Amino acid sequence: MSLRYALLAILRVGPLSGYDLQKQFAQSVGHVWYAPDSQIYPELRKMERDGLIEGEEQVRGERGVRRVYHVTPEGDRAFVDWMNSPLEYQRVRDPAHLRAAYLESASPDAARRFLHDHIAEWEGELEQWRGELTHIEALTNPMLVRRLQVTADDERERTIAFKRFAYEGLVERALAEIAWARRGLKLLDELG
Amino acid sequence: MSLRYALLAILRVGPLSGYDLQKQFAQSVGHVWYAPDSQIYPELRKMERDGLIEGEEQVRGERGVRRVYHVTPEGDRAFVDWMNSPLEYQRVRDPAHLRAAYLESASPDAARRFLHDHIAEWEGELEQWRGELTHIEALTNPMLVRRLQVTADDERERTIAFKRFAYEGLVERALAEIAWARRGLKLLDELG
DNA sequence: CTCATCATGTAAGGAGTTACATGATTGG
DNA sequence: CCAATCATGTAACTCCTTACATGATGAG
Repeated sequence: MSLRYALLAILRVGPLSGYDLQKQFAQSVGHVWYAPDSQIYPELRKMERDGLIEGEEQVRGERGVRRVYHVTPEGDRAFVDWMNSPLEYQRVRDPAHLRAAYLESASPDAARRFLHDHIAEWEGELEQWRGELTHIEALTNPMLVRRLQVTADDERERTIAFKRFAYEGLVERALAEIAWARRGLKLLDELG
Repeated sequence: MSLRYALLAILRVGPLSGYDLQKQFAQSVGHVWYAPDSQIYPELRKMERDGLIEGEEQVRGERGVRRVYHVTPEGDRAFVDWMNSPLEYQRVRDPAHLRAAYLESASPDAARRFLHDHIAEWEGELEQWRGELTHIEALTNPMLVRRLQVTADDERERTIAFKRFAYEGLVERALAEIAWARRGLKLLDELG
């Protein structure tokens, strides 16, 4: 159910079409909550049906149309309510650590490949999250800038501080995963 | 698709009924891959249909029956193939960091509660994982002991080493999450 | 005899994945 | 005029969740 709140988080800054939303999404919340367009468009329709957002058809060129969505007061309330309610944690389902626990069943080569892939995977995430962190600190993230424009002065510091806090946590996690996999490679060397 | 490999990992040690499997599961692989019985029983049926395991009906008392499953050679091969193939990573979907990034929209109280809950959540996991780690090192984990009984001497060290490696990683992750949330609480204090 | 535990599920629904489908507009 | 990108989806499928359902056996 977090997808709709991720979408609301973006739409609360200002109205967007599904297409623009999806682009913004990929460059902001998408770093913590992935969603493909095939999920975003239907979810927007559902949210409209539930009264959280409203879409207006806009003409574009001769025959083109696009739906521009804005958050309704109910949608705004729903977002704040969600923010103030306890978070539902997902059950652990960790394929990498599952595999790591049985790595003796893999060939030494495959074990090595697995750990290298793990490093590559998290280095990819790390790059994303570090990039975001840089944009947050330099105020060059377009979403954040738009957001700060609609934020009262005394709230700006908080807004930035929490974003930095969130992404710092992600960066640390990526670094920890990489360090862990490197230790695994060392372990493989030791075990021969 | 990892569930079936998690189940195979346990069944490879020796035949088990769905019920026993489910119990063992909760105390071993369940720490990295959660699955309720309502998912385990049907998955076992599917795995049987796919020829990875075979179930034998055993009588129990007067009218009671239970199906005891064992891994077929195909099942064994499937497990090893999976272990040797690249792991499919799931897309990031992290409700906690999503919320953290927008914590300025929560009331200060709710923000505090969120971080306290986060700490409690990960302390719960930490306890589980640390417990497992202790059982691994003291060789008091029943699954591991049974596993070592069917493992060649020269493979025992590897078997234990990888389990320790996996759970150490999980413990570190839990500690990092807790440390992160504590820093969040400090940040809240500073922001007033 | 009764309660804990053994034993095995089904049913309905939500969330997410992958692949496919279609057409409009704008810049070069 | 042609390619990039704008724009919005559907369809089929798997996986997971939640809640419910049912009955047998063994220990005290």
